[in-house]
Amino acid sequence: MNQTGRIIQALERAGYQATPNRRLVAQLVAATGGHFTAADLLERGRLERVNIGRATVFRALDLLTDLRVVERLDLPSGSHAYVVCDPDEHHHHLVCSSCGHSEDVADGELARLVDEIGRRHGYQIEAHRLELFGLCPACATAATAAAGGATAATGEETVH
Amino acid sequence: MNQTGRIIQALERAGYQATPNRRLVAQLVAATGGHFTAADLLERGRLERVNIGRATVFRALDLLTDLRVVERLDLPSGSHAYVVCDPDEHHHHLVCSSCGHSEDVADGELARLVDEIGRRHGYQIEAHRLELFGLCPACATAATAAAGGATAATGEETVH
DNA sequence: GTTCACTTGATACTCAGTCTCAGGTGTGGG
DNA sequence: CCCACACCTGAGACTGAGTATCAAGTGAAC
Ligand SMILES: [Zn+2]
Ligand SMILES: [Zn+2]
Ligand SMILES: [Zn+2]
Ligand SMILES: [Zn+2]
Repeated sequence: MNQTGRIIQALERAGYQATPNRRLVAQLVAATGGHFTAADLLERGRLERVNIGRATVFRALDLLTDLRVVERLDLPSGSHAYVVCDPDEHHHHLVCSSCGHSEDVADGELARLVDEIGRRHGYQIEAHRLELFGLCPACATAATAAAGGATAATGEETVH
Repeated sequence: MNQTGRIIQALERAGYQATPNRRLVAQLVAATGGHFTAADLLERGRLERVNIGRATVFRALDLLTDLRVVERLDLPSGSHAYVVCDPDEHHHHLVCSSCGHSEDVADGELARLVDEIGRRHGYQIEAHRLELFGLCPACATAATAAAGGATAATGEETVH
């Protein structure tokens, strides 16, 4: 099943109607490469000439967030964005600071580390969030190529 | 040196004037137990009958953030808050979800873990953020006592 | 004391997100 | 099939955080 389908299924399983609007949001969400905002979805909807209210998009994203089908990130800039993710397993996100692409990262040893920190400080830890930012392989390659071109090659790809 | 002094010193070392307004913000920040917002500071300033503009508080907090004397958190609720912290060493924050008290947590093994994740995914990691939420020892004790009182004791502290 | 860069406050503005409420829609029971 | 009712939706008002602007204030340095 494709991602759109998985999102819709999650809605139905939780007892929500899979209305045309919500299907549309699911589709828009599934079509994003990386992180996105409510405004992004609205804009893309507008481009495709579909009519959907702002409040409806926010409501759908709230639902999907509750269902853990999307998650809200806090970017280094301080602004918020959503990413689509796997609802079935606790994990964190690795986000490309250039293209916005995001991938899930297994919690792995972090759980143990978090536990230990809680014990050491006497805190009863309820939740944690880990966010990682950096260049994805594609963007890193592109950046290296650009830098190399500017300093060692003909420079034909750099502004003069 | 007290915390207010340390904050002011950080400003001066970075070449900023330690104006009365900035000293006031330093004082208000240092006086907070846990996390706070710009609005909190403004409100407390107002109560103490000092006059300071909203924009000035935001500007001062931006400065202090740049100097790493305070850090912006993203609370589980999605809203932002600031915490005062140690500018000299990379670390993360452990925040009480009941009283808002916050403490610094050494990065420790996390750096290694982050490294490994980067390598595994082929990302060139530039930044990471870890935030931990839970009950501080005091609040955990209080919560336990309250629960015990409601179920096992006279119940004189619970609403009837 | 004059000067000039830095700082400030008032105010207008933007933008994300929420609220409200009247109207629409889908679903399940009869 | 149709009704009733819960659910869903859109428009638009509203909130609150943060930013932008700009004229006026202030402080350090010569
Ligand atoms: Zn990328
Ligand atoms: Zn985790
Ligand atoms: Zn506490
Ligand atoms: Zn770290």
